[in-house]
Amino acid sequence: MVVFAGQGDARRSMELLWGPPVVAPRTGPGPKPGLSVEAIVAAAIEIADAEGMAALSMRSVGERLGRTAMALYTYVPGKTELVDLMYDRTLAELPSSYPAPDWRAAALSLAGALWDLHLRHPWLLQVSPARPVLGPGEFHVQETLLSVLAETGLPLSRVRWVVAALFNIVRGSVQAAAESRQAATETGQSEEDWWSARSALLGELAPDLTARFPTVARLGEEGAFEPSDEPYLEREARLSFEAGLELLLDGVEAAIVKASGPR
Amino acid sequence: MVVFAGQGDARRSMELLWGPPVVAPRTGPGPKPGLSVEAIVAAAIEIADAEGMAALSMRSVGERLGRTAMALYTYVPGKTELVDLMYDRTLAELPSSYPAPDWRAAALSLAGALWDLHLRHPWLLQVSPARPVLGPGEFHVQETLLSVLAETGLPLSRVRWVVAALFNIVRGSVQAAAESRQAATETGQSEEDWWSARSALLGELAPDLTARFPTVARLGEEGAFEPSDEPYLEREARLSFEAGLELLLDGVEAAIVKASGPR
DNA sequence: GTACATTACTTTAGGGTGTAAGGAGTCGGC
DNA sequence: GCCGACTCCTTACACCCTAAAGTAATGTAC
Repeated sequence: MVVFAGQGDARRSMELLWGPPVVAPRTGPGPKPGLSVEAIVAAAIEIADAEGMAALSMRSVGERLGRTAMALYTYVPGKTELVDLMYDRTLAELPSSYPAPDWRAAALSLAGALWDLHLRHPWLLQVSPARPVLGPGEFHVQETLLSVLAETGLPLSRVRWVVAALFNIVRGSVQAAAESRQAATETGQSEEDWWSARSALLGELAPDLTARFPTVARLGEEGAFEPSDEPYLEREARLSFEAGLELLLDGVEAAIVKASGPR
Repeated sequence: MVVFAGQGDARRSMELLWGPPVVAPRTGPGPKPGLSVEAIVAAAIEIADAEGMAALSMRSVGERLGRTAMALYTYVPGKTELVDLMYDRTLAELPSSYPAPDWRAAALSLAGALWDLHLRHPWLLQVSPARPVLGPGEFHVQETLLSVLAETGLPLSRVRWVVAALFNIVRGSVQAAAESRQAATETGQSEEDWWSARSALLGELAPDLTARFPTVARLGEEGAFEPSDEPYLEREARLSFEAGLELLLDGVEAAIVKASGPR
């Protein structure tokens, strides 16, 4: 279900995101509203956090609030808009200040916060960041990322690309960690079991693996499978995050040196 | 619908991915199979390419092949497995050789090919890369990425992180481009119209925008909105891709210098 | 104090989805 | 010629989003 908001809904959508201009306490005939947009969004986020995006339906949200699914349509135009609201409200959780001795430490700390945010709300990764929601939360994240990385002294027109790359690296690497957790809690099967079963199958069904993919095989022999308390895939994801980030920041440093002239 | 393959299906799933050990021409009673796994996967890919992942249903695939939805279940255990097959078969499209004067040129060319692949099959981005499918296509991509970047001379245990970061940057940036295309073809509304409508709404509903998000606002004033033939968001995405990649590769170069000792 | 407009919420219904169960029809081997 | 295996279909169920219409509650106006 990929829906692109049409012209007509755009206004309503934006009003919900940015809140009513005045919080008028609604006077007039009719029963008092028993729900609110915020309550609905909060309930939806709770469901998605606890049971994943697959369990999020208008019915499940309504049920959690003691209503039917259709009751929600009084407050929210449809599920698409509800998800947009969930996304934007959640992004607003990101702290905005990252005091640190230098830009690099601040960037690391910010990236870590972004990572944590996504692990807390793994369903964020299933909401596409490409269709811009243009809500306050999204602006807040952009503002924070931009202002922290503006400390590099690079022109803003270049900082924006750094921001984009950092965002992509965080999202990409945290995805593995998030799904690893979800899979573990949902299937109950330990990751080690899963992995050993799979590699047994691989060895049986694709005996020429090392010949066809020598470099992958070499990597498998070399470094992998050191025991650790942390779940394997999750550790893998975290390491990938840290290493990718360091590489990127090294690239930024190189750009700074190049920009300030070859001394 | 996020389903994690259980223990029982794992074998069947892997057999489909890696193909039958022998391509026995099936002797025995019963009608000749009118379909095949490959035909089903191909039809599914065509639908996803043309109409997006939302249009992909067992019914639609069956219809394209002149069958009902249930007929597919003779060949494929379920939709989850079908999507896994689509994903893996599509990844196998990636060319495997990238002759170039140096590793950097090869990496750029490879990343470009990966970008093109995703743009040709935008639904790839809706298939999570976190749950490893462990099919030949996935191994092929890993092998190609690893072997191209092994040219840097860095130890394989570090190259793997470069691979991961590069993959994330490509996927993250191509997502915007892909959705921009899809939105344009689906809604018929030009991107400019969409954008101007939205910014009008923004100005009306959030008049304090520049005060609340000064850095974003400064960026908006500075560089944006240069006219171009290419659609705005798509160009944006491509630039973000190229810039992010350059940053990353600069980081890799720095790592090489550091590893080879400070001369 | 009563009629009415307005609103919250429910029920009903329609068109989608994935897939379990069981019934045709078709073919190879005996 | 028939049996058993196999493909494919019909039916059915449980879920999904949401349009439309009905019901109950509330405040305002006369």
